[in-house]
Amino acid sequence: MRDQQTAPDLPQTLLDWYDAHARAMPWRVPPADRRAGVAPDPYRVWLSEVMLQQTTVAAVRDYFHRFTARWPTVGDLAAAADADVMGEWAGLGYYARARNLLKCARIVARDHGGAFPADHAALLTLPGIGPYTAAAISSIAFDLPHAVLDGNVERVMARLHDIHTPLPEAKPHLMARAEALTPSERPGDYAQAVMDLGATICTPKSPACGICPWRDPCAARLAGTAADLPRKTPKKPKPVRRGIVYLGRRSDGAWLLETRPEKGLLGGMLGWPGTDWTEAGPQTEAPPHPADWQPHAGEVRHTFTHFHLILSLRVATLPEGTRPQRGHFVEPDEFRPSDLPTVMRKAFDLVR
DNA sequence: CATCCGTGGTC
DNA sequence: TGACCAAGGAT
Repeated sequence: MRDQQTAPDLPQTLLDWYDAHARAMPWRVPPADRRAGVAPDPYRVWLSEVMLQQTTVAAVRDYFHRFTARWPTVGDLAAAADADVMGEWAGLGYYARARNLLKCARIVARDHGGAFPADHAALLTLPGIGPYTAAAISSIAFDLPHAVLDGNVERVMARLHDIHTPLPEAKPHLMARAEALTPSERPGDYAQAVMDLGATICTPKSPACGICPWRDPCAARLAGTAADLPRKTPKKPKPVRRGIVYLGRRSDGAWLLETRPEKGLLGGMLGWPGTDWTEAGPQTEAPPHPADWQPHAGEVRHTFTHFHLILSLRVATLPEGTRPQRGHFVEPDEFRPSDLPTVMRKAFDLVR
């Protein structure tokens, strides 16, 4: 027992809070189990972190269960067919993540004996693993003292130190603060604790400062600026683009779809053939095959990261034996609407 | 450093 | 209802 009580340091205060409040997640080893010696599975840590990039825990949960049930190890995933992985990822967004996920799994299986390297620099070289994810795997899976800097930590650091410099300019400064706080003891639990704090207490709007474990040392709370931080440089407005998609159905029920190019929007995903999507709108029709294409009442409205989209629809029935000029037919028993990215699924839902 | 890249929930 | 926001990475 200490004979003189001193104020606990910040990391320890947060770890104590995490021991009592860590939320259960399918990919997480609870702090009690972890302290008892249970090690996380690096494959599950990696998979969850890639899925969680710019994506909420609620959205990821079911996808994580389906992926780990279907591909229990990185070797299983490495051996999967591209179309199966893209289809399983459909709806989660940012499809470059799925392409890089597969590339990464195959590199780990082929060059690393099926084991993720316990090395931050080596992780950084893998596809789809950037500064955040390399630090997350290093700390959470291997308990190496690397600082994670995601949107949560940026917000927590900006408030804790009352930093008013706007993002992204403030990012290096926030990273330096995050690194200075990262402890050598339990860095994995600490990393998850800071992110939990940002997700549940130090939230973007109406932060729950009253129950925050860092309430006393928080400079922004003292200054009354917490809810206004972090500052961000304003974003550009989103233009509206328009296009046409063609939903062709063969008389036996097969749908005419195409696999989109690897690079660019919805890269590698299944979709309806159509025109380019431009602000000027389509100047001419672009059917994938000659047919009696009929306009469909109603339009698809969808918002991507950097533009709004309004899609007009055309529908037609194609005779059996059609050799499409563009795309390929997907047999009725092989067609799963859930394999489509959301904008394409919206078009299907409107027409079926 | 700026741009591109999805989606669903929230207020 | 529309803008913001989420455990970012690649180019």
